[in-house]
Formats: sequence, structure tokens, C-alpha cells
Amino acid sequence: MSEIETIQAYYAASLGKDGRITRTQRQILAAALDLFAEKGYEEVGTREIAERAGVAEGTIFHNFVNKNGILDAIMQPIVKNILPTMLNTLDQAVLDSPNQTLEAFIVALVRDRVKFVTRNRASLAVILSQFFNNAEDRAAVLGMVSPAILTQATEAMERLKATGELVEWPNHMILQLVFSTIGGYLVEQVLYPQAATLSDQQVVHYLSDFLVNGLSPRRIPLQSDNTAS
Amino acid sequence: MSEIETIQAYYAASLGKDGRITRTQRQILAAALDLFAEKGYEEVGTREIAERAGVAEGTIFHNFVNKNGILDAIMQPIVKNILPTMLNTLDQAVLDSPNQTLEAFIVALVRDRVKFVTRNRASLAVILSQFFNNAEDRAAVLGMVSPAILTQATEAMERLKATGELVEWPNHMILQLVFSTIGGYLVEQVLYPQAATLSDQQVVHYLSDFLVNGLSPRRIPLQSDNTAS
Amino acid sequence: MSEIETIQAYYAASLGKDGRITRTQRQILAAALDLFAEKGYEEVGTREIAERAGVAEGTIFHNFVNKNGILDAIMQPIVKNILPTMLNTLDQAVLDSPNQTLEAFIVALVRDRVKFVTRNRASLAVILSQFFNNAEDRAAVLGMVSPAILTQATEAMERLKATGELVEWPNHMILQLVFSTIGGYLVEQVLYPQAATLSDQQVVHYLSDFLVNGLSPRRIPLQSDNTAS
Amino acid sequence: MSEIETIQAYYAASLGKDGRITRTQRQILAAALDLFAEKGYEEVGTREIAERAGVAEGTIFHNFVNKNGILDAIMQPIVKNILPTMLNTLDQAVLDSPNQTLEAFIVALVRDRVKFVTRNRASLAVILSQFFNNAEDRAAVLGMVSPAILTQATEAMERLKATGELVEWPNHMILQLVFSTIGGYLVEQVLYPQAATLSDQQVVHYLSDFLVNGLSPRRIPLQSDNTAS
DNA sequence: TATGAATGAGATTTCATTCAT
DNA sequence: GATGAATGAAATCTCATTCAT
Repeated sequence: MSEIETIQAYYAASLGKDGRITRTQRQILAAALDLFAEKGYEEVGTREIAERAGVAEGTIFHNFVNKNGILDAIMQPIVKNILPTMLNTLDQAVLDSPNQTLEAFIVALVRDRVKFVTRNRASLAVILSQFFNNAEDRAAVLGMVSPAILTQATEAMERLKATGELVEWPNHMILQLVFSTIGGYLVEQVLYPQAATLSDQQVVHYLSDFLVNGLSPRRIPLQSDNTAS
Repeated sequence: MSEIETIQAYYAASLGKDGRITRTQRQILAAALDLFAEKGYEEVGTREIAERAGVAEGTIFHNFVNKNGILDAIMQPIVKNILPTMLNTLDQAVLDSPNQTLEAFIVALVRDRVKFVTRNRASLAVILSQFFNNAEDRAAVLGMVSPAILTQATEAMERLKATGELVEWPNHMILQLVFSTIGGYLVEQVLYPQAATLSDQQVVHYLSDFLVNGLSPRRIPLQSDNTAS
Repeated sequence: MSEIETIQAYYAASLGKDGRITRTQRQILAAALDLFAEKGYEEVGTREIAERAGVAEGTIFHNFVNKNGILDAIMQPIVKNILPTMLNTLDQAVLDSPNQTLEAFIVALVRDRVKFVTRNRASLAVILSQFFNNAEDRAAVLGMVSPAILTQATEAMERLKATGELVEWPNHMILQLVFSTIGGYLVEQVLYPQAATLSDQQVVHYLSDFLVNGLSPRRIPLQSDNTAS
Repeated sequence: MSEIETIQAYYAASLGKDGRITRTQRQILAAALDLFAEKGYEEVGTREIAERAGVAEGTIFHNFVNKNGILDAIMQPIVKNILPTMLNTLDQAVLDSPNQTLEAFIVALVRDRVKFVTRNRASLAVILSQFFNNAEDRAAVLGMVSPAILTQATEAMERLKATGELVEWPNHMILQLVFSTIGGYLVEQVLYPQAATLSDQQVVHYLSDFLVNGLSPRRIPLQSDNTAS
């Protein structure tokens, strides 16, 4: 994953004539982000957004064409740029060192995600909400996982299984467990932004350790212990 | 948890005068459940529900007072029971055999949830959607996690830690990981109902095994092995 | 004015097959009377009436055909029977003694009205409300003042003017003042049923005295006094 | 009372940003006033108002928030001012000439009210209707009779009694009679707007004369005359 | 006779969007 | 570019009334 980890940096690309985001646009986006995260897209009216942003209702349509245009402006940078980039980064790491251990692999994977979640809570709340509420938006999020990436991920898993680093479970199930663990952290952060009792570093440690142990091939002594009891 | 594992069984408690759910009410609930699960609560109109249910629009309001009343009738039975019974199971398992292994404990927990998810996909889809979309509904779901239940869960974890069955991590983190793992399965089922490639039994095996290994105390040999490599 | 001064006595004539008013009908009428007087006809729903009456909604239509049927049952006895009777009584009194003084005449007039108002507060509240809100009901109330009665009243006023008992003002204005004075009392009673600080007898005295003095021909000394100052 | 005698003049205070009433708002208010006066508030739909006003239905809600908002805009200026200014007049009359006769005093009072009624027939019809129909609106009208104002009125009456200008009756009864006389005229004007056979001046004369004679202390000669006859 | 579930026409209200200024 | 009044389609909801039980 590269340096671009904040949404603001992406607005320039999609808004404004000369790659610049207007003060007005920023006000509207900030207001909408707050409100969407708090109440959900459907529950927020354009009048409300305009009021909180301190602009006229018409100004919203001047700048974003649609109510949906605001949502796009919030989701696009993450869905179209950051997440794909992140997935590519993951893949690159795997490709770079084919004989990497599961631990190193997972730690790298988790660390990036945790940082990202911490930095983009509000936007992720909106994306998460849309993901579960709108089939189209869900497709958009899922669509960014290109088949190529999936293929590469599958290859990585097979390689790790071959070297005895990964349990011999269906790849589909392994992926689900990895996503669940990271996703669960995401959900917690998004829903309780205030309760950050652990440092990012600690979280990375726990999640990685949990995943590594959960997905490592079962050792003989562990099995015998269980059998013995 | 035990006997009550289908939503229909709960409707009786909250609807109808003598604990019975009317044919009309069932029609409306079925239609609404389908539509909500498919398009999301906000996207479905009462007219549409009435049409699919084969009743007049007024009949909806006669039976459920509100559009929101339908949603309540769908969510209530699950929301009011899923977590409490889940933790009941946990408590029961602990009471039944205080020196039980983490494995048996988690297997019981996971098995119940997997069955429940499989049986109540549509309703859970609606609840999941509302949970992320509507602060009020989220509060309703979370509000039912009474402090008493949390205390019980905490006690159970402490006991397992004391007997060396559970890793010495913050309880909060352990809970999050358990919820993540089961929740991830829930999300997958809810979003891709068709793709059931694994049997319930297999899923229970994988999830349990993953959790048990992920949450077991780290063995010295494992650590030294890792360090050695 | 005869003895029939309470509404209940009239229900028999318009309801029930054998001139009897059912227990159910009484319940409905009582509930409706309360509610109409409190919130106004339009603001009260049939569901509400049924609830307060402790009957099913259908029962109302069984007994009164219409929602409007209830209103009719409340208004009819007064509008169709009592008020006309009262007006005829008034006329009779005038006819019986053509050379009566204004005082005796007005005292008789006022006394009957005051008693009537005191006894039928609630129903009068409903009638008053309808009078100002519904052109049709207003016509019904006004229609009960037959031209014949008006003619007789005019004759009475002319006679009193001829004998120097009544000011030489337009009859129309004199009637308005009489109605105003009595109507003002009606309004006060209807709107503040609780605040009955004066006895009927006292009220009759004040109203009569006020009317007699207000409508007596002006004496010379009074005029000269004013001029002198 | 003085200058502000038309409702339009009051709208400015409660509507529009810079104390101005929009052309659209005036159209809506005019249409609503006509319809409410003609059929009563409950019988008029917003669609009907919009049609007669020549605007879209949404425009009503854009400008008045509620259907009830229109009613408020019609009632407020009058309700907030009619009684206060009425009693201001009373107070002013007393301050201007403490030794004024009852006659001059009542003439001033009546003249103001008669003018007001003549000019605001339609609005008063709506208010009158609501007053008798809706407990809430009634409370609003009555609620504006502040204790302070009542105190002033009472003091004025006591002063007039002390100077032998006013009959020694309960203040409450005197007020009722004054209100009845003026209110009766109001009702007549509101219900039969067309039948204006008398000029304002004549009406003022009759009502004042009636009140003055009705409320003047009874002269001994008058009493003896009556007794003698 | 009494019931109360079902009805559906119609009422109010919301809201994204347009457009003249 | 910004405004905000106006729009009208569509949504939710109310309510008197019917009718099978």
C-alpha cells in the first residue's frame, strides 16, 4: 500500500475543474459525511445537508448534480482507488517473496488494513452502510476485487499450503476467515469510534496472532493433547 | 438456545390477541421480508408490500400501525432472542461442565449460531442492513446486550483463562474475534444465499477449529519453533 | 316551556324499535358526546368513540348507520324538539298577556333559557360547535325559527314599543341584543362548565335587569344628567 | 388600538425573512381564508387551497410547513392582537380621563371593535369557528388574556363603580355582558356578511347605548317608577 | 345483535430537482 | 457560482364504512 491513505487526497481527481476541491464542496461533503454516517443515506435530506453545510440547497446540485453525486464523491475515492490499490499491494508483497511465512504475510496484510480503518472511519461507515443496503453499491465494492487478484490470492494460498504454512482448508473458507477477522475490527471501529482502548500496534498483534494460529496447520502435540484429555 | 430456532415461532408472542398470527399478517410479513431483504427497507413502499401480499394497503396499517411496525415485527423476535439465547448457551455450557475444554465450549456456541443463520437468512439480511443503516435500530440491537449478560460472558472467559484454556488477551478483544468469525459467516450467508458449497457440519468444524486454535494459549514449542525458523 | 328539558327524554322518540334506547346506544352516545364536546366532531374518529364506549367499531354503524347518525342523535332532540318548543312557549307567554311589561316578559324569557343551558351543557357545546362549523347544521338550527314565530315576535315588540315599554330601535337590533345576552351566557357555561359561581336565580336577575334597562326607553332625567356634565 | 386594523398588516411580522409577505404567500392565505370561512378548516383540503391559489401543493408546505401553519398564519395576527389592543384601549381611555363617564368609555370601546369586525370578517369567521371547535385553538385565544390584563380591566371597573358610573355587579358578570354584546354583533356580521342594513355609526350608537343603560347604576326614581306602576 | 378484520379513496406530507434571479 | 422559491410525483397514513362470522 502506498502513501495515499486519506480520502481528501482523492477528491481533487474527481471534483473541481482544475483538480481542486472548492471550499463549498468541502463544506457539503463534510456535512453529508457526518449525516450519512449518523443516519444513513436515505434518512438524510438534501435540505438538511445544505443547512449543516451552510449553503443553499441549489448549491448542492450545482456541485454534485445529484444527491447520489455526493455519495459517489464520498465512496468513489475509496472504492475506486484506495481499496484496489490495497489489494494490489497485498498481491505485490506475496509475489515479491514467494517463500514468505504465513506470519509475515498476515502481519503485513493486517497492519495495512488496521491503519487504513483508523484513518477513514467516517467514510467507511458510509460505505459499510451502503454495502449492506444497496445492491448496486455492494456490486461496486465487490466488483473492485478483480478476478486477476483473486487468482493471485488463490495461488498464494496454494503455495503456503504446499510449504506446510497453511491449513488444508478450502481457499474460500480461508479467505472468509481472514476477511471476517479484519472486517470485524472494521465494524467495531466504525460503530464505536470513541472506544479506542488499544493502540494500532496492539490490535495488529492480536489480529495477526489470532489469524496465524487459527490458520496454521494443526501440530501433532496439540492434537495428542486433545485426544489425551 | 434449544427449541426455538425459527422466527415464525416468535411472532405469536408479539402479534395477535391470543398469541396467534393471522393469515393476513403472515402474508404481509412474508411479502415485506422478501422485499426488504431484496431492496432494503427504504426502497420498498407500502403499496408494493400490499400488492405482493395480496391485501389492501390499509390492511397493513390495520395490522401493523406503521410501516415501521412491519420492520419491528420482523426484527423483534430475532433481536429479542438471538443474543440472549446465544449467551444462555454459553452460560449453560459453563454450568454443565465447569472444567470443559475451550473446544467443546466453542463448538456448542458455533453450532447453534450456524444453524440459526442457515434458518433465518432473510430476516437476518434485513436486520444486518438496518443495523448498519439506522442508528436507532442499531441501538435497539445493542441495547439488548444487558450488562448482566456481559458480566456472565466476562466471568466465563475469566474462568477459561484461569484453567489455561483461553489466551490471556483483553476480554473485549476475544469477544470481538468470536463475533467476527461468526458474523463473517452470517454476512456471507446473507449476501450469497445460493452459494452453499459446504454443509452446516463442515462450517461448524472449520469455524470452531479456527477459533479454538486462534484463541488457545500459545504453547512454548510453537513459539520456539517460530523463533527458530 | 314544558317539562321536557333533558335530552335523554327525547332519545326514545328517535332511536330503538319500541321507543327504547339500548344500553349500547347510550354508551355510544355518551362516549361521542364527551369526545365531540372536547375535540369537535371532525377530530373524533369512530374508532375512538368505539373504544371509549367499550363496543366494537361495527356496532356504531349497526346502531347509528353513519358517523353523522351519532351527531344527529345528539343534536336532533334539541334542535327538532326542545328549541322549537321553547320558542313557541315564549310566543304563548306573549300572547297570553298582551299588555305585559317588558320586565315580566324578559324575565320569563331569560329564566327558561338559563335553566335549559344549565341542564344541557354538553349537548349545547356540540351544537354550538357545529353551528359555527357546518353551514348545513347552522341552517338546521336557524331553520327551526319558523317565520310565524318571527312574525309574532315582531308583533310583540311593536306592541311593547307602542306602550312605551321598549326603545324605538329596529326590531332586528333588539332581537340581536337579546340573543347576544342570552347567547353570551350560553357560551360561558359551555366553555367553562366548572366555574359556576352564581346561582341560576342570580344569573336570571342580572341578565334580566341588564336587558330591561338596556332596552327601556331613555328617561328624560338620564339624558339631562348626561348633558349637564 | 389605533392604526393597525387590518390583518394584512400583521402578516409581515410573522412571515417572510425581512418582514415581507410574498406574493405566493398572499395568494395561499387568501385562498385558504376564503375556503376556511366558507367550509370550515377540516373540510378544506390542501389540494383545494393550492388549486385556488394557483400554486403547486408542495408550495404550501414550502411556505407554511403544515396545513395547520396556514391556519396559524391567519389566526395569529388577530389572536395576538385583538384582545390586547382591546384592553389597551380600555386602559388608555381610563388614563386619559380618569373621571370619564361610563358612556364615553364604552363608546370608545365599542367603536373600535365594530370597526375591527367590519374589516376582518372572513378571518374572524375562521377564528370563531376554530374557537368553538378546537380545544387547542380555544386555549390559544383564551391564553392570551394574561392575568395582568385582567387585573387592569378589574381596576377600571372598580374605579367606575367607585365614581358611581357602573352598576355594583360582579366584575365577572359585567365583563360577560360587554363581551356578549360585542360578540353578538361579531357573530351576526360573520354569519350574514351581506345583510349590513345599518351603518357602523348606527351600530356603535345602539350597542353603546344599550350597554351604558344596561350597566348604569339603577336610579332611585326609576326603581320607584317601576314599583309604582 | 355484535363483532372487528378488511377495505380503498383520499388526505397530508416529503423531497430531490429545476430554474429564474 | 450561488441562491432559494417553486414544483409535483410519490410516499405514508387516516378513516368511515362494509361484511362475513
